[in-house]
Amino acid sequence: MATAASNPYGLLGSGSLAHADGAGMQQGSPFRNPQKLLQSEYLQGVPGNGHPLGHHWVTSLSDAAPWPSALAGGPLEQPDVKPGREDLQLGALLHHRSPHVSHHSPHANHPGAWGASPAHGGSLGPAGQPPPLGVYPQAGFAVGGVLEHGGLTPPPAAAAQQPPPPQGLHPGEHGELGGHHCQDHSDEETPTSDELEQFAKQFKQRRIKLGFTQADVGLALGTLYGNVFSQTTICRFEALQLSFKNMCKLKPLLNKWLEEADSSTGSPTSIDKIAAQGRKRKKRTSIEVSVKGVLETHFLKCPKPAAQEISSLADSLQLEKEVVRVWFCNRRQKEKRMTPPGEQQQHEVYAHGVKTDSACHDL
DNA sequence: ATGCATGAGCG
DNA sequence: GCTCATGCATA
Repeated sequence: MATAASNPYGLLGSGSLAHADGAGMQQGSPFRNPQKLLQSEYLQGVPGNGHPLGHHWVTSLSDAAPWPSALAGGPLEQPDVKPGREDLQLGALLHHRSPHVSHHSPHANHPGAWGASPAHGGSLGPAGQPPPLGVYPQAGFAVGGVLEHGGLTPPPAAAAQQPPPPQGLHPGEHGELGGHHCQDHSDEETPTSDELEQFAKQFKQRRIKLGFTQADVGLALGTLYGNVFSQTTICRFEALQLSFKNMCKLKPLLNKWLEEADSSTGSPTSIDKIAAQGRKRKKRTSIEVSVKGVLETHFLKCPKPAAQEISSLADSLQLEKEVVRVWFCNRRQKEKRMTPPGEQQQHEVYAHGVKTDSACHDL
């Protein structure tokens, strides 16, 4: 057929690569922020023990994740660049893209997703921050009670703040009264959320100006650096809809691409389409709005229902259990993303009720 | 741009 | 089982 649009799994291989070396370890507790993961990566490279940094802005968190903002170690993950392919960079870079370079819209963007506005002083105060963030579920959760619900940990109170992402923790905030370090490099070290946001914005504009589509970029990355990404991922990157860690991982790649792209404007093009075969994927289930509403309601009450609850829910909604389970997983993931869907504007955001992480039962 | 899905790694 | 990264398929 003419659908030259689906060739999935062949590329998956490369995609997985990123995984392999990028996301080694992840979960530990349901609430570690994405940032924490970053730390994990650091740990990997720190044989001995890990606390590469000794600078905790957060008093004494048990193991608060120090934000990378200024961390420096920088072993940021390196995409495995395969030597040998660097030759084709130029060619690969310029695929054939649509010649329609329209205007770029400098429209605003998201207001405050994560680190958008640093001007304040604390990250998120468990009680004192009605942040306009309007967008930070994560923080709400973490602080809400998930972290320390019990009583075993004498919560350092504010310390509870997991490093909310990038929200506002700039390195310069805590201990940096007079001297601040320069963490402004946009291409090395762990970027701050603010930098990421800016980069994403800039990236998008340039990409558009150069006439590339998100898909073009994704493909180019694969050709150039060995890691193919889909339009979806590029899109999410631009929209800051990835986890902080993920953003950090992709940034260098995209940055390189950007450099190549605008330094070689007007070069030859070489198209290389890789075709893959297919494997079958479950047909996407379309959940009715009304049903979604029900799920939403449940999610608010209990974002992490037990298997049995999922079952009964699925049963009452007449959905497969797996579908419901996945729905919750995706829902949780969405909540974790920095740019929550919906209100990106300053809204009144209250933390969700305090709920014990594993104690939601309401049936 | 986003919803539902897959799969790897961890517990 | 979950989280997390990622993407096909779709609105």
